[in-house]
Amino acid sequence: MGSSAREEARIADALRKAVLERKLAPGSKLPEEELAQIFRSNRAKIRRVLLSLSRSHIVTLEPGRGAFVSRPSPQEARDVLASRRLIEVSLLARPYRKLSTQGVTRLRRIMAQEAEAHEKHDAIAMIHVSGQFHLTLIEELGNEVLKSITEELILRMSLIITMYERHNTTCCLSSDHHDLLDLLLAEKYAEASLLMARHLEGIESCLDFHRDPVTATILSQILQPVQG
Amino acid sequence: MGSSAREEARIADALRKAVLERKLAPGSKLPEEELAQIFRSNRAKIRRVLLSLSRSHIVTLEPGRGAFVSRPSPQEARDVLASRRLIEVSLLARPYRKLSTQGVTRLRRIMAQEAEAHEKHDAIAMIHVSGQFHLTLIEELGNEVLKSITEELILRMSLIITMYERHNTTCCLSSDHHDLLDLLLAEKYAEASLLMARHLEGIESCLDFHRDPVTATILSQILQPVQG
DNA sequence: TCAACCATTATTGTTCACAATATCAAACCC
DNA sequence: GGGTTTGATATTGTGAACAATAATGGTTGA
Repeated sequence: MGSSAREEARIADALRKAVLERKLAPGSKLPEEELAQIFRSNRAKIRRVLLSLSRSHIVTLEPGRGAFVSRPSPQEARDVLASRRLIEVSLLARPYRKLSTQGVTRLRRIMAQEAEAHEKHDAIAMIHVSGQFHLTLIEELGNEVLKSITEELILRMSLIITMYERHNTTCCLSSDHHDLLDLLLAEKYAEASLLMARHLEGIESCLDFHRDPVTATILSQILQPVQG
Repeated sequence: MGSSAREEARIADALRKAVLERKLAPGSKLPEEELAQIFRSNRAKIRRVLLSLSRSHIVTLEPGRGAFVSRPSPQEARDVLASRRLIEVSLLARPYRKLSTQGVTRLRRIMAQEAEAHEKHDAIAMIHVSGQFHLTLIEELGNEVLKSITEELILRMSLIITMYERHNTTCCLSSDHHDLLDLLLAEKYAEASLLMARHLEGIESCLDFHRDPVTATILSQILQPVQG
């Protein structure tokens, strides 16, 4: 049964996906037994997955009480934001290498998907695809380690946005991505870096840390459609 | 038994410490039963610790074969190095805030310990204290998230240095730390950033990725003195 | 009516035994 | 003699039962 790692990865991915898509609200309880049923698995595996996710700050384990979707504090939120800005802005200012032609192709394809999602008003797809754009950029200009670090930060940002997003605002400007690619192709890195800074600041300005923290904890029934 | 988390933290710290001090060579096998005996614990807890450490790339879990101290590839090594450089150099160039007076105090104290360790030719203390200097700097000028990211990168670098260190070289120049603090106090961030870049490049230049990879895997008996 | 207390229930934490798998060594065949 | 197979041994993986703990709801008393 060497596929157990595969099964755990599947469960972890499903949970991560649910967080990314903001289906799992911060604070939601994640009962082991219930998750085991949902994923047709057993408690032991669920337990490993939860431990794993807790190491990436997606889940918080409270001894004796169980696992909960993390509720990042305003301070943690600011730190995650700032860290992501540091990494992405600095990398664009002095990328490790130029964009490869295949990289450009991948970025263009992602941008096309972005346009399509925008067209259909598919907010969930927008989130996914927008994240993919940033990650591909880092992978192209940076390296795997930075990519996995940023991957985690993006996931944490998803929780942050769910908790602190100001009402009646849209956070992601896909037009920026277009301009970003143009600047990179022209090798205008200083300008690209500046645009990225503004882009991420734009997200930050959508947050309100004084918001009423009554983010209702959604029952994990939400998860059932994720995995039959 | 709410102290189980505490016990696991203790074990994980001991293992991390052993890696940091280069007592545990990359590739060493970490048998669950043996670790359980060494730490007067049981397999279940050891297992959790190993899973946890594997998430921070210190340990590699091979399904069906067990846990091993990770052997970072040359590519991974380069990526870790580059990532750390990106974070620390960029942060010094544009720190989030100025050094606090207590921060300066802490840094000076660390530097004193560094001098002392240098005096005594205590290589292990040097490693610890040097790491503490960098982490404190990040904590002061940056934030907690960046600190924990860097903490992990430093640990990975410990493995990298063990594997790829060129013979007959010393990797860490503590004199740089002194100059660094002076520049920061003078708020000459551009110069401080440059010095940090050179400092980290200095470490990199001590590495030889073509070295014979015969890093012997030390038996984990090494660990016994760590925890009676 | 409210608060504190206690019993009940549900959930998490731990342990153990067993199954599956890999490792090692000796025997075997080519 | 070298390489392969096969069996014995050790280690990891899995599942289930049990213990410990926290949440729940109802009762009692002021």
